[in-house]
Amino acid sequence: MSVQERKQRERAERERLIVATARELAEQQGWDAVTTRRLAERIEYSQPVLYSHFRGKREIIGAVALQGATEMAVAMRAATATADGPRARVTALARGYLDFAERNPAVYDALFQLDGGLPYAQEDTPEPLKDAFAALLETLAEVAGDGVEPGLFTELFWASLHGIATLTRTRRLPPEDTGRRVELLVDRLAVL
Amino acid sequence: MSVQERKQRERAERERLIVATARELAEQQGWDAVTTRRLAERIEYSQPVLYSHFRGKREIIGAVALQGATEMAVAMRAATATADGPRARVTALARGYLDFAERNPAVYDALFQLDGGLPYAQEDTPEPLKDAFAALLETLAEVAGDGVEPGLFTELFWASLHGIATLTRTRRLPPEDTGRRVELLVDRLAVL
DNA sequence: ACTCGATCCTAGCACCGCTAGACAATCGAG
DNA sequence: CTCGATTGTCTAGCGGTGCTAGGATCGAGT
Repeated sequence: MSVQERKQRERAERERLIVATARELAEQQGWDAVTTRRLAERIEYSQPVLYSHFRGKREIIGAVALQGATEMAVAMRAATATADGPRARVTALARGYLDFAERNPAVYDALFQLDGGLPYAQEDTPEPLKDAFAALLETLAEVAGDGVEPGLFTELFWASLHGIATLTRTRRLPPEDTGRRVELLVDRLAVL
Repeated sequence: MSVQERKQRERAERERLIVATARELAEQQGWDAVTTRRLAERIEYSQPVLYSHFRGKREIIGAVALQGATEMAVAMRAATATADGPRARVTALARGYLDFAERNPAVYDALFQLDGGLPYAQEDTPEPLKDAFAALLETLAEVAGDGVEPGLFTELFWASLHGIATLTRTRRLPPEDTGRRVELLVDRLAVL
């Protein structure tokens, strides 16, 4: 049994290596540079090995997305933890979200831009994704306003942040005004 | 001279054919299906002909985007034209925007999701793009609120719509609540 | 009528995601 | 301890991608 266990451990280790390497490569040179060949070379195995762990490139993106969702939830909870009062919390949340998106563009893409084959907004949505949404909801629920479903409010707030994040990164919005946009967003959307 | 003029006319005609065909193909089967080979086959020329009109695939996407921007501006102005009062106008604008995005996903992608090599939010931004933004601004300026730059407000409103449009289409937001999200967005963002 | 430049196509490059099939290493049964 | 079966990995290759070099063809101007 011990031999099999060791092999399983090594296999799991290699899978982590694949995901970490894919993420690293994507963060360094963009997802376009993450080809199965390059990835295989970096982990020092042949291409088919990738396919013994994942069905294809899409699933690798999905794995990076799940990892990123967990981290994003942590980042957002950390951002709001020290803030005093609803308004400060919401502002910190928004800044934390955009900060994460800016600092981890490849992970953000895996999560919200690319197709990682993951189901969103369903019962069978993976726990990390649900939890990241929950992290948003925890802070936003208290400013949703009377008679407004916290879930719906959170979706809208999230969509706005997503729009800012993506349009800014693709240079469709000038980056220098992001701070003022966030202020305005919080001022208007949140009921304080 | 007349011969050269005819040739120029035919060349321009062929360029329109390329753009129209690319758009059609993208709208039917997605941008991934728009390969230079397939496109060349559909217009009944060889691949290199495409490169005598455009530097590459990116520029073709850009051409579709410009065409789409003009249409989008028209669609938004049409949507707001018949609405009475600021609130109705803003709601109609938001609905018109999301409608256009849903009905022309490939064009929308060319405009706001893919890289068409176009400069946005700069002095040398192509006129159709500026005009599409202007169409948004025309309606939104009157509800920006006191002391808030109309441009900044428009950017934020646009980003929110963009987030809703993209997250909904990639099934990260359930589509059935779009109407309520738009209502909430207008209620909160616009100063009526 | 002939030259010469513009126009277009064939063929091919390097790369992509993905997989079949050969091969080696390891395991379990006799 | 041997030997067949299983597992794991690799090489090689398929059909596709965006893009381009170089040769053939055609037609306009002399």
